[in-house]
Amino acid sequence: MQKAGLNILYTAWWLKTMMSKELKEFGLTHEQYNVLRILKGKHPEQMCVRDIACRMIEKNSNVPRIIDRLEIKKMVKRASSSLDKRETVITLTQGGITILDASTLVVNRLMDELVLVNEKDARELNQLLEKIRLQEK
Amino acid sequence: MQKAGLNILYTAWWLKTMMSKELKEFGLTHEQYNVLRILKGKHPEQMCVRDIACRMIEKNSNVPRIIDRLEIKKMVKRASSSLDKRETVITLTQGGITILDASTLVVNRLMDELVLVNEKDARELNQLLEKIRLQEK
DNA sequence: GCTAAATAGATGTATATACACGTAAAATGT
DNA sequence: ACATTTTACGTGTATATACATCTATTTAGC
Repeated sequence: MQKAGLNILYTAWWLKTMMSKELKEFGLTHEQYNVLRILKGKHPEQMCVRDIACRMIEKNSNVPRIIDRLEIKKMVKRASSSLDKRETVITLTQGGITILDASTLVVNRLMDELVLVNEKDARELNQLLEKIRLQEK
Repeated sequence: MQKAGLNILYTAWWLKTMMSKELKEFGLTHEQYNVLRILKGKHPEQMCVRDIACRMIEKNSNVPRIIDRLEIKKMVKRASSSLDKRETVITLTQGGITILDASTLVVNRLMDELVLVNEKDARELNQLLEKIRLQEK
């Protein structure tokens, strides 16, 4: 059914919009928030740009430029790697962690409120979505 | 479950990317294609910008600028309404219809291939997604 | 009828997406 | 060791998103 495709697109837009509204309060965009969360996952280890990029939901995001903006806001730091001079390693700053933690509370609460449904429904939904993406070629 | 939220976002990104790849062959972006489809729905009647905007999936799309690009490619025509001089009415051109029909064939085939699953699964998926969006406030 | 408010759409700005390309460093083949 | 290829990242461009603002109308209040 075509309707299912539209439904997925529309629900995703809606989720993203709701999240962005909450994040605005913290001066973050959706994608900036994603980068911070990815960095937090490895913290206090550093990550190179490529590692961040391949963990993004939107695989074509231009990570260097998202990092530009996070750097201006002093939420992350850039340094070139000594092991491989091509790499730029990124570290969360304390300020970044503080903002991230505060915004994560709000975002998680929102997600739980929205994508509520019960455990069984969630499992079913995940199965269906994964079944669709199995078509991946 | 948070996972369900991420799953929806990721699946939507994936669907959009697959569609965009097909549309590129016709020189269309995803959103330009959406505008053409909306216009086709009323054709040969005209539509004003506002009517198009409220039918878009991504509600914050900047429709006048998407129309700018379609106009350059001569797929639509702009004219100011005589009833309400504030309104700009948009019409599909024959060229627009030709491109749209050709691309729709390809897109529909893709959608059927991807969002395959069977009728029952599709109905279930739609129900779950709509259940989520019921949270809409 | 005239002023105030609302509406339609164009336009400007910051950020993001999609993708091409450039540069420097690293890895590989011989 | 040197030339070729690959990789990591930055940068440029076109388009889109999100949102604010401007202009020209139209509508509503009085």
